[in-house]
Amino acid sequence: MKHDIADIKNLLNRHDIRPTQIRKAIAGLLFDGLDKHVTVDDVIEMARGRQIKTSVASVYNTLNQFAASGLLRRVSVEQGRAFFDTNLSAHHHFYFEDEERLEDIPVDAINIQGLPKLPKGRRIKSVDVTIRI
Amino acid sequence: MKHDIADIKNLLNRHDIRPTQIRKAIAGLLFDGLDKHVTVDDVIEMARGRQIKTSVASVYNTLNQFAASGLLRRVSVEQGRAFFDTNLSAHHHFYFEDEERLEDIPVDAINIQGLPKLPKGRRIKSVDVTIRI
DNA sequence: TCTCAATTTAGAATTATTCTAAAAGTGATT
DNA sequence: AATCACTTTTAGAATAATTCTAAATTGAGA
Ligand SMILES: [Mn+2]
Ligand SMILES: [Mn+2]
Ligand SMILES: [Zn+2]
Ligand SMILES: [Zn+2]
Repeated sequence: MKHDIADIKNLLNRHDIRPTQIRKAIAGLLFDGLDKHVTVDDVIEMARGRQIKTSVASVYNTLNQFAASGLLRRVSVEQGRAFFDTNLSAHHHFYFEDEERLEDIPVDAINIQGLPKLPKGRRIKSVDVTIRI
Repeated sequence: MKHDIADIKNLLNRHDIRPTQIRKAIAGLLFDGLDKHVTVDDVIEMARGRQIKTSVASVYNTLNQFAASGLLRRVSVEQGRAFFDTNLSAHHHFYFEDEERLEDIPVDAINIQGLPKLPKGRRIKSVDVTIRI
């Protein structure tokens, strides 16, 4: 639980993100120690709920910056909306299709024994296992 | 290679899809025996290239119908566009991020040893492994 | 406090997709 | 072949997620 403002500022500084108002506010919503999978709309609603005044464009800007800086992981599990994942450690996902919701699967709950040889000149950026249920 | 028109009509009939003009035309483009991952735009371009006159809406309709009938598998690997996969057998994917392109990985090239226990009342719809490279 | 680049914002623009409703096609029946 | 009921196709409008633009605001350092 990194709840205090000092920790949030520190987190942003460590990632070379200037700790501005809405960045601190959104970081405070997201990085409370609990793993989350949020959409842009989720964040807008969370911000409204806590009287944080911001704009749609700023939420997009901020989530995209956080993802680019490695504070969030973007998860593409369906064509429409993007999910942003606060859990940065290696893990996999259940996707509840009817609820349009992700849930983490610990990395050691799935044992991948062998990986295929890669095309020439390529390196693995990620190995994502999605179990649709 | 199921190239002749009789086979295409047969395929559509077996899946309870009326073999109309554009359905036969699009099926002819897609089901030539080679595995493909196509976007709607790909199909529109392919159709243009073979002088098949159709509309954007019809390509969407047809690909969605084919996917609903089990003739195609929809693959969601990034937020923007959907891919439609003509390979219906169990397999996984390399995703070439810079080229925005999918490539099949044979199912037995990845050995998944254990799966986590499912949430109550849920059944697995699919297990998708995507290796981003 | 002043300055100026970075940030935030409202609204326009873009992109993928779906919807609407009218025209065209299909298959069965006379 | 003509009719009929229904399905499909289509152009264009509508929707939804996201990005862009350009102007206003902020804030870190001088
Ligand atoms: Mn939501
Ligand atoms: Mn393409
Ligand atoms: Zn996760
Ligand atoms: Zn495939």
